[in-house]
Amino acid sequence: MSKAEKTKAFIIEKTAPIFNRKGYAGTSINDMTDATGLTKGSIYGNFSNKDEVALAAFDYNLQKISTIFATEMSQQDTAKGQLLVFVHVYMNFLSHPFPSGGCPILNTAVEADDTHPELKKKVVLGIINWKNRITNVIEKGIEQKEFSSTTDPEQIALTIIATIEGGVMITQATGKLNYLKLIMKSVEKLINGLGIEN
Amino acid sequence: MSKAEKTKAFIIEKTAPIFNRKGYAGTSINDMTDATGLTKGSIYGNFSNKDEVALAAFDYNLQKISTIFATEMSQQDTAKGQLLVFVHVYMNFLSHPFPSGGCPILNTAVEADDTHPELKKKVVLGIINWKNRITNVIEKGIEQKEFSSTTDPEQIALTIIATIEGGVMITQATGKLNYLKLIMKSVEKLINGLGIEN
DNA sequence: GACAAATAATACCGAATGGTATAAATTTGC
DNA sequence: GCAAATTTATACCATTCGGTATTATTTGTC
Repeated sequence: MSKAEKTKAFIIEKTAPIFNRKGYAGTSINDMTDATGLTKGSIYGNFSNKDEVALAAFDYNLQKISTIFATEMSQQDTAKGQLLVFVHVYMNFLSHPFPSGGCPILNTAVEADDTHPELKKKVVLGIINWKNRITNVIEKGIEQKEFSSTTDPEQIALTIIATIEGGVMITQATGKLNYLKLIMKSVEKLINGLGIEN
Repeated sequence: MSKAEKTKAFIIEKTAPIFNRKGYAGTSINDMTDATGLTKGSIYGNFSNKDEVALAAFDYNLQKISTIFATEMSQQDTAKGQLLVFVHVYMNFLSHPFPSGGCPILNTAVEADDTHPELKKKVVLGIINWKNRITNVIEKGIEQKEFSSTTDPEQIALTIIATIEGGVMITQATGKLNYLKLIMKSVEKLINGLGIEN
């Protein structure tokens, strides 16, 4: 890894939490120099503009949570177990290396949908990928008679994501961790209700 | 209503959609003069700073959706009917006078939680009030034997809000109205599952 | 260790930001 | 209808914004 590549990675690593917390419009070049200790010239030597940093920072934040879920899910062998990973991770997400500022998909979706087409594109991709991954797990569960065949995989996948994201928003705003726990209990019940016996 | 009061209301009415779409940090005084056709002097003659307009705009946006739900819920006499109002309103929210840019609670919560304490306070109040209103409906439903006594009112209330807000976020980002419909179907099922027969 | 190439720091740019003092125009009460 | 008070427009302020050209420093290579 060359010096430039290291610096580039360093800039992303240091600014990603700020973009996630303060948003794209709310983060200034000054914030970036403060966070990195570097000067404007050095940042613009590695990125052509603020947009490029913001996009890279989003990728970095998204990857961070994707890795958490991929790791946890790989340790489960049932479809139900894999779905419940989301419940358990968010139930005590403080003990996971979550990006500061909450879910980057949520944060970026809300800001970028009306203002930043490139970021929006990345967010949409993130949502669709997430949805497809859950859908695949559910379809596998149906095939293996773990889940009822009347289950609509896409509907359940979207509902799980929506409930999680809404729960994160509520908890982030109110500061009540218990709210997220209550909400995740409902997701748990939803997942348990997919069983063949229902 | 004096001239100043009228102008003040006019400014709020015209800028509220912009704050909801572009956020607090993303909305400039220039955006406000463009939207109103007024000059800076006239805006600062009626408000002491941008913050004051932003706070008033949030109140305006929140009131707008609160009115929608209050009106629709008053036409229902069962607890279940009142809860289902949320499902039906969001299922075809295009036919309701929703603030442009989506749910102000969602938008403002995500931006303000790390950046704007006053706005954040208003958002939290909005969420808590919403939660309490739903909780009251559910408690009434339990008293009247409409819902099972094993129902946890707060948990269900939080879950309904979370799922709705997450659904709005997903639909707003992806542009797929059908996603929101699928998600609201799940909320409908959740509400129907509260029945005493379960 | 000399030297070219890559990287970082400095100093600056025009434009846009939020905000204000003052002057002009308009309402208001009588 | 007119003066006083309120409301709006103009012109300006310092600061910050994103971005760039230039200079200084550090790298890697031989």
